[in-house]
Amino acid sequence: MNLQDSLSKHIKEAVKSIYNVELDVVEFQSTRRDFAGDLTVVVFPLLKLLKGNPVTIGEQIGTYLTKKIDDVKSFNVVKGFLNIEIADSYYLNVFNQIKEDETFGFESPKFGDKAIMVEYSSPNTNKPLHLGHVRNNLLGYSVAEIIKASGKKVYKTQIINDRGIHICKSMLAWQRFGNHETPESTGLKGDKLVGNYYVKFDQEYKREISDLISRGKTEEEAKKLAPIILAAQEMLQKWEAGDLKTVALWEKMNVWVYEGFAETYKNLGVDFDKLYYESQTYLLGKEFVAEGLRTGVFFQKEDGSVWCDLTPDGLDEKIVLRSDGTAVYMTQDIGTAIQRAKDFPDVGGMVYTVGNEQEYHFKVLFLIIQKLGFEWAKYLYHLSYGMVDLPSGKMKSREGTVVDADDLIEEMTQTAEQISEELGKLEGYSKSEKQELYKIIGLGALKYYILKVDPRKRILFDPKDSIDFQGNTGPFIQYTYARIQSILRKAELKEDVQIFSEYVLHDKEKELIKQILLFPEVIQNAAVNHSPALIANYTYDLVREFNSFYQNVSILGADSEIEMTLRVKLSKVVATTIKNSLKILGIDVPERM
RNA sequence: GGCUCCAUAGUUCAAGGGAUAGAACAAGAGUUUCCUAAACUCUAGAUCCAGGUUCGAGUCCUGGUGGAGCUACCA
Repeated sequence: MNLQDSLSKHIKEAVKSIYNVELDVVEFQSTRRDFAGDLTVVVFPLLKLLKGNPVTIGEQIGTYLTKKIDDVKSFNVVKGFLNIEIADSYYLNVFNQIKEDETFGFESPKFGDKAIMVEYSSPNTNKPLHLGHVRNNLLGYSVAEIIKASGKKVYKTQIINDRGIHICKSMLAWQRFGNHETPESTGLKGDKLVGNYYVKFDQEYKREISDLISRGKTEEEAKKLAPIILAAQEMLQKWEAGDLKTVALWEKMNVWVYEGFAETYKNLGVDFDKLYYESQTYLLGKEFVAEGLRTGVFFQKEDGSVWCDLTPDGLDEKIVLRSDGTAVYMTQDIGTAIQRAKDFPDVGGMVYTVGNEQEYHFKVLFLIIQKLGFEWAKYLYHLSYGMVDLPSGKMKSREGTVVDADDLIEEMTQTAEQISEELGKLEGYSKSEKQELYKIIGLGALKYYILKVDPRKRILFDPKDSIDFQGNTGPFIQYTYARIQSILRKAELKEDVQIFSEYVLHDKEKELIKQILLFPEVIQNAAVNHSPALIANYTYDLVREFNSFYQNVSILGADSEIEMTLRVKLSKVVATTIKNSLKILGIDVPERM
């Protein structure tokens, strides 16, 4: 039984014996730094059940605990706060247990047999990935890893939006203006090449529109009548009809794009267990609409379109099938979700990493799936995140005002190099070793910068000065890890000294142990809240704690053998925790920097 | 118009209804015979406004103000 459970049990006993009242739960929080003690019980909530003065109650419980539990050294009551001080021997014992555990806190025992499917990325295939995708990828990947660490099986997936008018636009522009360029002939990444033609399409489209307007059409008419958009629509129809030439072109260009994406994913360090393609799923869902129509979940209007009435749930009516019988976005999403549940029978919940502009869509989707009677519908979650803004305003891919993912990664790597060079670190390393390190640092900065922010909030991303290598940043944390590695290289520990029960902990040592012991709970919290930011910020706290420890106490030159052993081991556990923590954020850690 | 989200030091971020709202950057002042100074220590600085619920509100509720998003037989 762990200490909190034991405390909780005894507090209940105390209250039972003194007041004859049964308590359901007792909640603890760690004691604020400026007060003596380790764990705090807030007495105020108990006042509803027990009549009396909070200070007296606190003192009675405290006295009882001190008598019954050896690990409780003493207590104090400030106003309604019962601060419990835990004996050093308790921390030393726990530390002894975890000090060789490479996965402490980050590998919960598996519970339940239900897996979670996490969808993220899901790009369109007509243009390269940009900064918005980067946030999506980092969040999705990290949340998947967090859920995994919390003890659940996870499938990472994405649906690649490989069909539709957008890719036809690129295809058409390539046919018209492309002179049969290929990634090989141009040296461009495939997704970049295809993206360029998407921009070219839009330029041509705009030119035709203004042309038509100058000849007397309204803007609305012009948008519909421009020859190039008509051609794109025709191409889409050909694709849907299975026209061989069109499909061949589509396949050729998609392959280019996939190769480009693969490179970006590799650089970002994200991966997937299962891919879905919209071209294979866009027809799904209709059968469930038909089914829902029979069971009364949906209704049909006179023109033949099918709707779901969500007004009883405070939402609107939502279309699920067009009057011509074709599917809409919602239809596909219903079909795809159900397909996934079929493909992976152990999946008991799904997480969709999609921008917050689609909140309404997912609210409706989840509600409809619930109405269709799937029991896993309760465990659908929209991991919604805010936009990434630039100082110059909103990103628009058509206008080319985006930050390209590959360029960004490259830029970050170069910034890392520049700063490292200025500091004159890394003398005597080979060029490739240095390059590797710059990438770890640059990407660490980027990933940490994005993940430390609450997903719901918008990020204002200034590529120039928003990335800092000091303070609450990835490189700061990486640096701390590297320094600990240096200690470990230099430490010459004799035999493992299995002490420690007589040892009196230094304040800084105790704080560090307390920080480390928090992590199992942090992981569980982060998994429940789908929040990498929680982990990032706790890790940063640990690092600051360590840095202060490092500067203020001597490690290798400690006063006694036992002190040094403890401090070196403690450093090692901190390093392990940092490494595990960054790992689930998708951030690598350098041995030296 | 309706609905949803956001608002905390000059700036970027924290704070499971709990104690004196934490950090970092920027500003100012210190610390290198010693384990990596990309560090540490100290100083100054904030909850958009008005009500309410509560022993206790940055957090919950109501109403404002400001910003963003959604409100398609597009995806």
